[in-house]
Amino acid sequence: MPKAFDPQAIEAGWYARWESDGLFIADPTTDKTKFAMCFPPPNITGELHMGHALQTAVYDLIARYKRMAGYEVLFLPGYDHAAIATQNVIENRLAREGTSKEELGREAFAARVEAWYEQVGATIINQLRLLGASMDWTRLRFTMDSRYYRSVMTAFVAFYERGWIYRAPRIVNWCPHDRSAISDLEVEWREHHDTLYFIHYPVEGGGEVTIATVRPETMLADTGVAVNPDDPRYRRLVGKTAILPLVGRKLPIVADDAVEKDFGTGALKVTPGHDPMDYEIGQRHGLEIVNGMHEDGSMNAPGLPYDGLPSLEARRRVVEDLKAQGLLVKEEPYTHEVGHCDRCHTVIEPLISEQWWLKMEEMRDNAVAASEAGKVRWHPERYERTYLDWLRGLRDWNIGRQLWLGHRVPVYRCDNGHQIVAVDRPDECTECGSTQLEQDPDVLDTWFSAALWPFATLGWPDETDDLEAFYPTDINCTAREIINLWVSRMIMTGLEFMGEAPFSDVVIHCVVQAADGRRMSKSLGTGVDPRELLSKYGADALRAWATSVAMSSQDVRFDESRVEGYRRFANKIWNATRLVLSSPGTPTARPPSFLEAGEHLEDRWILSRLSYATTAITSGIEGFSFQDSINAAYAFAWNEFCDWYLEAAKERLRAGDTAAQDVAYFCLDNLFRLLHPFMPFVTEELWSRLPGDRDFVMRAEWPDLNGNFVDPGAEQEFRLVMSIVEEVRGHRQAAGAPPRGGHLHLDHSVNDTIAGLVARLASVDLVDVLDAGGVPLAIAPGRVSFPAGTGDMRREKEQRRLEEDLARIEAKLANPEFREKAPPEVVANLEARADAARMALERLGTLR
RNA sequence: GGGCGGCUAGCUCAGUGGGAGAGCGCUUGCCUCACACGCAAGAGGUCAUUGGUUCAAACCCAAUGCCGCCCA
Repeated sequence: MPKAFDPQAIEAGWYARWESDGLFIADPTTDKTKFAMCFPPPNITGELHMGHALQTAVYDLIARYKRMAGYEVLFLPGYDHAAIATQNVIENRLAREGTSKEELGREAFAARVEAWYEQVGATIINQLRLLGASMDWTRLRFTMDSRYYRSVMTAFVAFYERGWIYRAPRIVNWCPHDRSAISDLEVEWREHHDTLYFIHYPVEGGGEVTIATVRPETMLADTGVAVNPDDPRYRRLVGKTAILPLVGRKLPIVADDAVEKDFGTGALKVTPGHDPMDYEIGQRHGLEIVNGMHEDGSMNAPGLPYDGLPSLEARRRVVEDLKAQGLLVKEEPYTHEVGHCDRCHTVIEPLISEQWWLKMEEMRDNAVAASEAGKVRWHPERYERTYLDWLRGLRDWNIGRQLWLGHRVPVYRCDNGHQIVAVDRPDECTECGSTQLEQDPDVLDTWFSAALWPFATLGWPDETDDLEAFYPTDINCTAREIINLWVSRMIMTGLEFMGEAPFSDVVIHCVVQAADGRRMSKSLGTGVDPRELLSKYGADALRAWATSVAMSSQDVRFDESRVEGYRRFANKIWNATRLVLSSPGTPTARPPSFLEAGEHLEDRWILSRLSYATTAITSGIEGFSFQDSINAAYAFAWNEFCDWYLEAAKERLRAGDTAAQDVAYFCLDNLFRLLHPFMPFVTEELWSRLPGDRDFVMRAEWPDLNGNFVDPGAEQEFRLVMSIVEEVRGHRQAAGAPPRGGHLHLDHSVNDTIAGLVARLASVDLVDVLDAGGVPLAIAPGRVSFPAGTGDMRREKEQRRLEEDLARIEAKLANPEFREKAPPEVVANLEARADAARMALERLGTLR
């Protein structure tokens, strides 16, 4: 067995063996209880990042744990076409090649997209494998594969037949770069430093009204002026008509509650074609709608010199012309939030556009009710409110996108103007038989297809075995920014089409930030490539770190040294195993329940600790606080098993003592099972090296010791051993004495077992009588001496610490209110501590 | 503008009312036949600030400051 653990040497081999033995494949026909998770499909935009690594580690730990705990587990992988994001990535590539999708045409562009899918899809799958994800690759799904496509079409038609899908013009968030509408959730707000312009609008019959705006160029599409009805400054103007400068259009002056009196001048230019609030005001007062902008973001002002100008250029010209006419009153610096496309970062323009809408009312109400009825549990709980607040304010969903990539809307029109909505493309018009059919050019919002993920992946709308066996699934784990985009929509469609919420538990993991607290992002240069970490530290270390931080209450800054720490941990258990395996003889590796209990204190102690660790690790996973599990496993393995048990039992192991071997192997066997979900590779490797006939730890049973080895007496005695050893070592160090040697005298009240263990672990010789010059121990009646000195420095310090401690405790105990009101066990505990401190001081011979 | 989270050791983070913790880093001593990816011993903290509740507050409440996120 090599001296150091080398992740690279074993990872690929084990993954291949798990896979070839079919360990990832779920069987829908077994009698076992089913447990299913559909992995959130990564966007097919490129490489996986740290967020994916963390998410995968969490999912996979749950999958592996549940398998070991006896469930039939389906862990279904896939990836998402991410229409707008992928189109942007491919378009950027085309731009670098000096071409564009328009130049290529739809067909050639589609071919590029196909090639991209193949290449990036393979990359994603490969990276998930490197992480050790135990996914059922036989069920791999892609949102654009033909079966999934059909599910999406079926859902569209079903909604349409319910009368929930309609087409209507509305103000939408328009991305001039993508030339598509996007949803509110895809708009990213950023602070802009702009100018607030104050402009005179002349009023018919004399006078003027001054409005304030940061977008003067949009005045070309103004169709009214609005003031607050309670604003005395403007009361006399209501009902009159203003004249739009530069254009000459007549603008009714209306009174509307929506106008803020305190903003600007209190008079608002109303541009119903370019602002959602103005649109509402326009609707209420019957104002005309002028669409002032083309789809590319340039101005639409027929007959005017600004027509076709980009908006910033138009703004410059408009401001210039207003100045020339003396209508520009003043300019002020102004800071406000401006929406950008979260994919291409272009400034979003509100635009009147005809779009496909999905009515959300009924689905929204059902989703709220399901959550309130506890059908979906959130971890941490507070995220339920995030979800409910968003749902309650939910309006109809714009499901159409004007992209070249995605699921085409299944709506066809014949040359006689009839409209057909069908899952499969019809050959002829159902009304007039015409064969001249044209499909609607829009595609569906990516989240429309993603919303169907938990059942479309299982075969819906077909009634498949998988759907029957594995729906509803159990857990969905994601980052909080996805709650509204995806989780809520899955819940809504799941309830609608399947009659049940798609999962019972939603787990929200934290976000990994760069070490300096900034967002991890490739463009900022702050990203960390998980593959680099995999090659430096191994998948187990990366996973252990990821699971240890995943449920942090706030986002975590990436700290590479912690990943490195888990690599050391892997090396530590590797070497512990090496030590135990070097024990001579033919180990029986039988469970130590057959041991004559009590023969060896260290055996009883470590089994008791193992029992506690097992409970802690299990309840950590069950309670979604994975850091508790990994911490418990780490502390048991390193600080108890390696640091104390192996040191105490080393000589017995070297001598081939079968009881020690049984205990050591039992601890390792259980430890590897308990750690397997967190560190699958190293545990599989080490487990396979243990004696006995072994299959895979991956399908070993999850440990449940039922508290069988819990032994408070052994714990107490061994704790005393550790304390005395630590005190002796402390004195040794303070005395500057060599690492071994020295004399220890312990009073006869300390039993021989304890004394023997202490002598061995502290490397001192027990003596019946100690020559002068020794120092008394505080923790037990005894004295220790070293050839090189006495360690009195330490004794003084220890004394000071005890005295301070005792003084603090006595002060509390002296308070009659404390004795009266505090629970008796708290009082008793403090009294015991005071006694212990007094006794220790007495042993030091310094009790005052 | 509304909401949420955070502020604990030099760094990254645990800690849900009664003895301040881990990993890394730092200091000192050790290549002790599992491991120097190691062993041992240490140093290091008015738990953001102020006020309140309580016999008792890192923890509960209120306010303030700073950092971050979500939504409008």
